[in-house]
Amino acid sequence: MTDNTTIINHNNCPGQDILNVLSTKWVPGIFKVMHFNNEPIRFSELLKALPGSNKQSLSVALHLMESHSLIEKRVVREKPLHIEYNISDTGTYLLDVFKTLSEISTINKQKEIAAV
Amino acid sequence: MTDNTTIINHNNCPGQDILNVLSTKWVPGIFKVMHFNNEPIRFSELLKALPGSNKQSLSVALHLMESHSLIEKRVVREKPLHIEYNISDTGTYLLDVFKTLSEISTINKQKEIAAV
DNA sequence: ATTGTCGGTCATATTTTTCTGACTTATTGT
DNA sequence: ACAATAAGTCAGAAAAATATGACCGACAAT
Repeated sequence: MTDNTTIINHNNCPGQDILNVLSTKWVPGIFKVMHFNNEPIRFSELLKALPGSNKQSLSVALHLMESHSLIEKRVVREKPLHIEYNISDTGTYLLDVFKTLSEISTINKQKEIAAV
Repeated sequence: MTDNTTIINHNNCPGQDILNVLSTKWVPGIFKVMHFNNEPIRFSELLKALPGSNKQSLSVALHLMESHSLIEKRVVREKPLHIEYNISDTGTYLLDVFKTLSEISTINKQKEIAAV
């Protein structure tokens, strides 16, 4: 089995591993969809919710997120057997990161406006 | 077929631009070196401080960081004419992000240990 | 028994990012 | 004058990330 959940840490920074996960394509999008969805979501729903995405990349992204405990995967052995994903407590913690990042982009935009 | 789960597609992430900068190779390393250096640093010093890096990639990284106001570039017209790079106020703000990210990785490591 | 859906995997292609090595311009030291 | 250093740029090569399309196993419905 090929291990696609290992990304090389080039800078020896403690936060680098999570940063690499966050910067994987579709991960912020998955995060956002899950956050606003507010309930467990299924693979096919994510696929539909993220136009332009594809199974393979979503699969890689979800495995990465899961292996870093940012989301939880649950096999629901019920009526229609299916699989649910949701944001973990650790993942919820990341909302602060997104918040800070968007604050920075707001600061930068204000500076651009002031410069004109 | 019954699509009762309404998923709002907020694909436009406000923090994405900065996230892309942060996830550029060598950017976290540059950040780290600058942070611990505590004084303006020069291109050639960064190159030495980041083994495995190269001029081209550092140049790209620095331009990205500068264009997003994370660092400041200054041409020093003195004795030996040279160029200095500094973390900006905005850049300093990012330290919180790294802090949060490293906290998450600490949480994950503790979970791994607990699982053994 | 066949068809269809869900949640994927696999091999391969394409795209994007990063690296290498040659070259440049300006200044400084001998 | 000549070589050396600093701070890069440029084109092309190599590596890494992402996408495509075929396929698969479990289950459900016709």
